[in-house]
Amino acid sequence: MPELPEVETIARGVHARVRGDRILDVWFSSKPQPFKNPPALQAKGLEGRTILAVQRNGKHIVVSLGDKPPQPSSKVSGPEVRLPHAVAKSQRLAVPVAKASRPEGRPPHAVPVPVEWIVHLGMTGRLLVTTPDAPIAPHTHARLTLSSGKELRFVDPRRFGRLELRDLAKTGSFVAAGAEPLQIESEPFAALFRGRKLAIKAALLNQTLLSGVGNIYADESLFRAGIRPRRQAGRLSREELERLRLALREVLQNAIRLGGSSVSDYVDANGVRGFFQLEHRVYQRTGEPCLVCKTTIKRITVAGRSTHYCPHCQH
DNA sequence: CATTTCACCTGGTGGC
DNA sequence: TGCCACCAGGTGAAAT
Repeated sequence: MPELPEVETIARGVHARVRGDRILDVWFSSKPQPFKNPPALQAKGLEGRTILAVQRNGKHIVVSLGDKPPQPSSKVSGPEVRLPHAVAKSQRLAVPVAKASRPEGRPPHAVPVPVEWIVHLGMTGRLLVTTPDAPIAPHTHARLTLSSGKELRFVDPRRFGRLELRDLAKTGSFVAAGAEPLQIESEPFAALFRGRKLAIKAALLNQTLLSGVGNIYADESLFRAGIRPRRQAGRLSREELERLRLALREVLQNAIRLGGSSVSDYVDANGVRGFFQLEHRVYQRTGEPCLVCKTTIKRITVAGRSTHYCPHCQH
């Protein structure tokens, strides 16, 4: 379901509502599908931590978590760390992350954090902030009880989504493989496609080249750039590639402003639909007239995905 | 190595 | 109403 603008919208919404919250309790479903490392391990790693920030990286949601306070009820422990100190420390740490103005993209974390919880929504995943008494939607796979009384829930009918807890001492901070489409400059963008024989649409969907572009925004940016989806990536002129880069940036920025595209059931962290589907010019408009030239929009298959374009406007 | 295809899942829609 | 084929925002493993 969600591409860069939808994931950005969700990450911003979750960040605004749970930043600074402590995770008191974690419940996971017994389905193995969405868990990249064992759910018991993830639950143990999450419980007790403070949420410092929620950010998008490619199509991934990165939840940065602070240190755990010492367990009060465990065995007799040394007096090294007292609870008030630990609380004060993590709250102090939360400030620079929270205050750092974060437009789009991937700023490095302001402070090192011990673990990150990575949420990938797959095709049908949702990340929702609710009250505890909100009805549990079918296919709810995770419920995090928070100290403010809210719940953070992960719902995913098809289970293509993934949840992963990363220990930063072992793995380092999560960084998506591909370049950020909103940040990349002209020359590095052109270099991504040089010498490549695959269709430009397939290249746009390849997350190791660019991270965050999916089926909707690939089609919409190619239409706005006037480029046919089956053109060989390596044969596009420098001018065409620059048009594509700017069209892609424009379309993603506008989609973020409108809260993403709700094609069927996408909603943000508050359960609110987006509006960019009203701006789609080719995606899922097969058989309808082009909004520019009235030519009938065609549907073909590229890279195994349904692909929509205007035969007159795109060359 | 680069590229393509397919399986992974559930649910909705439209035809018969 | 039921059954079936087909479609869906993604992605990584297997095949070519």
